[in-house]
Amino acid sequence: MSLKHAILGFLAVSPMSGYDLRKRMSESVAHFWPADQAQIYRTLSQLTEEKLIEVEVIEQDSRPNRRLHRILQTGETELDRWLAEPLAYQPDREPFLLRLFFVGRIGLDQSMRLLKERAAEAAELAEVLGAIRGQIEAEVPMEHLGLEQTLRLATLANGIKHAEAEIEWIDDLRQQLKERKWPT
Amino acid sequence: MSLKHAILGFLAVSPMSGYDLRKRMSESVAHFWPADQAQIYRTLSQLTEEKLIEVEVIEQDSRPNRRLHRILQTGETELDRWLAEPLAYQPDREPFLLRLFFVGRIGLDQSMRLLKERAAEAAELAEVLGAIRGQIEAEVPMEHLGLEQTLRLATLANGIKHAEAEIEWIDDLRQQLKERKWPT
DNA sequence: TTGACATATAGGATCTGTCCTATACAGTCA
DNA sequence: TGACTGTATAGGACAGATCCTATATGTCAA
Repeated sequence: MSLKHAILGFLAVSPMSGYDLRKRMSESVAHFWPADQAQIYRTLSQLTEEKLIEVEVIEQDSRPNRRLHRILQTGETELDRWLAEPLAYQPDREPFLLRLFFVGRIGLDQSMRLLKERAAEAAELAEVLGAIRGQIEAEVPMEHLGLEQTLRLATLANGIKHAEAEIEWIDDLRQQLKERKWPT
Repeated sequence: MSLKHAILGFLAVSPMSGYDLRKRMSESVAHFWPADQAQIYRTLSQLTEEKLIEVEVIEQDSRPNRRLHRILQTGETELDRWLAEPLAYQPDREPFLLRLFFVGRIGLDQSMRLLKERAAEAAELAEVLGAIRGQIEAEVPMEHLGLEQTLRLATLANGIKHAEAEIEWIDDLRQQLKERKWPT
């Protein structure tokens, strides 16, 4: 479970409510770590039970009370332990590749369509991530970024790089498919 | 649940036992769709209940009976429906990026180490996949491949492409980190 | 004024998948 | 002889995540 550590990581930057956390995550790590709202709250409860974080209840009249979560020393220790721990490589599930593996059975046209759609999605993703990166770079000049900011920005670059790789791979493949004629 | 469809896809090629299936999958789609043995058997039972596949029990003396699973018309229909269905893009979880996002807090050296290890893993993956591709290409000349074989080979190429992209991205990032001096 | 959106939390059901274990025997290698 | 690998299946416990729902109210725009 890495959501646990993601949360510790965010709370190490500043104390937050579950709501804040959700927003922050969807703005920064959502493209490689989508987080379910219910899961965030559940994990916060769990972390509190494990005494890795603590909660300060801030009374509010008009809304449910704000529960401000703050990381404890034990939590920081656990976070740092996790960061230094060896990371086992595990392949992730790619529904698209699974489909590509079998899509030949419904014909060349459908296969081409699948590839085209995928390329369009990758292009859109690259654009969205590129826009975010552009915005950040415009706001803060690269030379002023600290190590942490640089690495965070790098996760964006990673997404862009892979999106571009996907597009190139699709272009090659489509070219290859076009150049040949198969018996339908 | 795509394991269901992966299984239908394999059974559409030829009838198999759970054991065969497991072997086939680990030889072909494991790098983008790892499958747990227990899960395969459970899914086979489920597919049988749903009348998408049928089972023929082949008696064996020395071993548990072989349960040969065969796809039914309904199963092929479902498979083709799934293949043609629009594929929603969903980001997959990347534990490595999550770690990179936070690793700055334990220092430059540890961050570099994480990147180095990742690059080594990507290089190894590229090599393994490349070897498999090389072997296939040596056995069957490209010109003789049908559409389905070409697409299957393309899933390998996809893995290689992304591994290479990962390596390039890491090289860039490490260069960037080296050129700057941060206050530790 | 009606509906959408933001703030804020949380329970229930369910789904997928992982890990561990158990069973059973044949062949092979040291 | 004993340990390991291959063939073959399957149950139990559990983790992690998703989906849906419920609650409550303020603000802002159409």
